[in-house]
Amino acid sequence: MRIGELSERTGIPRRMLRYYEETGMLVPGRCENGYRDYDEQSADRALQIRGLLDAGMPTRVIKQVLPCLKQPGVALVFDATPETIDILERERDSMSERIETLTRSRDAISRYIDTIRRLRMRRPEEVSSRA
Amino acid sequence: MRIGELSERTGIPRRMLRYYEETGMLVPGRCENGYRDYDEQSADRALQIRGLLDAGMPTRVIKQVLPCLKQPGVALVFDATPETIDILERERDSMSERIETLTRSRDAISRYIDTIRRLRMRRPEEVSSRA
DNA sequence: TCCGACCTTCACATAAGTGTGAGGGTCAAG
DNA sequence: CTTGACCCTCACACTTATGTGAAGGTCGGA
Repeated sequence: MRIGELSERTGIPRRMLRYYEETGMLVPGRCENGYRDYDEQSADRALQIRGLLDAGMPTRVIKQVLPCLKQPGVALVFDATPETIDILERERDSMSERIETLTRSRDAISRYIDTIRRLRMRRPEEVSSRA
Repeated sequence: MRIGELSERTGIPRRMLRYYEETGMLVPGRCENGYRDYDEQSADRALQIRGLLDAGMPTRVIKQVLPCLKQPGVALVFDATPETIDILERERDSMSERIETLTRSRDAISRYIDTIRRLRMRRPEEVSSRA
């Protein structure tokens, strides 16, 4: 498929898809006329990239990490040098930290929202109620 | 405590602590002579900010979200307009998405590492073993 | 008193991710 | 053959989070 369709399917702007190619994260094939030609998997892959970027992971790291994420057929293990494994382990750990931080904060927000909700139900007159 | 001590305790550069103030995320008191004066809680708060920034949350949002995170005494509920709650809910949901994406990716990386490890143990001769 | 280790503000610089648009090619449908 | 909807590359601009350094104030100890 061409870039426009992928963009529509994923909601990711064309500009960004080109950027993903520029950084080597998602490199499509090319048609005769020079148009980018994305395969079916590209949609998943693009969304994965989007999610990781949103989670603060830099493109450089995403490029390192992406090969692990296309699970079907781990035939690509051959290029795993000890350093690569080190990098992956460090990245896994830093991701765990992020997950913990995010989870703690999210849960705190949830509790906060619940508290407000409960207060509002019990003493509506004390709360701005122009909902 | 002054900025230097907070910086040492948290590992966050002075420059960034000043930036946190500039953006309203962490505003210290001031001594007579103009020096910033941070209280004890500031260390936790600064680390929280750091974690959320690393997780890709923009300062604008962190500022919104931080009040929920100092749990002891939810006496600050008064300034929670319906819009604020909306924002918080959206933020909570987007954090959940991030957590899911990160978790999926991290688990995939873990599996990948495990696979490599297992292969290396069983057929050491096929693997570059200059460890 | 003066030095060194702090602190201040201001400002310029950079990298990453993203927006926007110019100038131009491709191609199918009218 | 022209028009419209795609696509291309290139390039400039913006924001956010950061680094770095200049010019100068504060203050405790030799």
